[in-house]
Amino acid sequence: MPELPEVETIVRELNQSVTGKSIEGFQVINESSVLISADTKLSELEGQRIMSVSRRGKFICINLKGMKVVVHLRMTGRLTWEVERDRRRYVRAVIIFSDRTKLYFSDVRKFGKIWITGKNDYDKFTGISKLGVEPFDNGFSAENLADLLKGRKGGLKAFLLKQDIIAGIGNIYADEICFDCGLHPDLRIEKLSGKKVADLHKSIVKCLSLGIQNCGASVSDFVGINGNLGKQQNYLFVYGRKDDGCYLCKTPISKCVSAGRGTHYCSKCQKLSISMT
DNA sequence: AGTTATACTCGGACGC
DNA sequence: TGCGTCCGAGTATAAC
Repeated sequence: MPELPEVETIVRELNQSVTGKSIEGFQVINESSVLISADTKLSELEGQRIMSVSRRGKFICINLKGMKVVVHLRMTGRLTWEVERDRRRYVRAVIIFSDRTKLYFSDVRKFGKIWITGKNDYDKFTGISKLGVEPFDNGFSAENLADLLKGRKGGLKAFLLKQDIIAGIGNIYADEICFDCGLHPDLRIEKLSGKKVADLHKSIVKCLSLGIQNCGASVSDFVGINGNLGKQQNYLFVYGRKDDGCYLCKTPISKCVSAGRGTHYCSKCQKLSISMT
């Protein structure tokens, strides 16, 4: 499941290989996978040169002059230069470049989306305007996190997954962040002390940074644009490790449902209550 | 207003 | 072999 580190990996790869190319055509294979805003047309993509590729939360933004192509991979989406034979039937759209190379958008579940937008209304049309703070923005400090938590209630994992508060965290990294700061996913956020908020902030930045350093976690469908696997799946402490021993205390990792999602945690290392120390 | 629950997208995996 | 049911990430919407 592509989350911030996986999307960042793809964006970096795209920036290296796709910037400067010109679009010759855009092929829609599955109608529901491609959304075109009212202020533009598919044909306006023709001849457009790619200025840069950027990321906002889990969105990939291919920046053109006066237009943007925005991609969200959701669960099973991929953006790749080539598609293996048994995946070809899941190709939903193709960007064709003037140098004859093609970038394929494939997606088994059809949850992923590509938005073709004018520059002015792209953030509303895609939903990017509703996103919260970027974890790697200078503005995202422990104090900032404390402000975001202020007045809110609910479970910690549910909070971490809210894209309109902090953008980019998904199921894998939410579990890893909770483990890293020793907090239970169902811990009520209104009980977090100042020190624990600082710990949580540190864990968010640390876990996402590690994911980026290791080029993402290839746990289900994620691959880079050349089909390369990430490495972060080899360094996960709890996600996908149900019944395996905790690396810190050897207790079997538990699995429950938190915030409606399959959730992994160590019942010994992650506390549901906070001691006053 | 903010939180929680449910529905929705879709096709693969699983069980009978 | 076939069919029905469940599952999942993220989001939208409804309900509380």
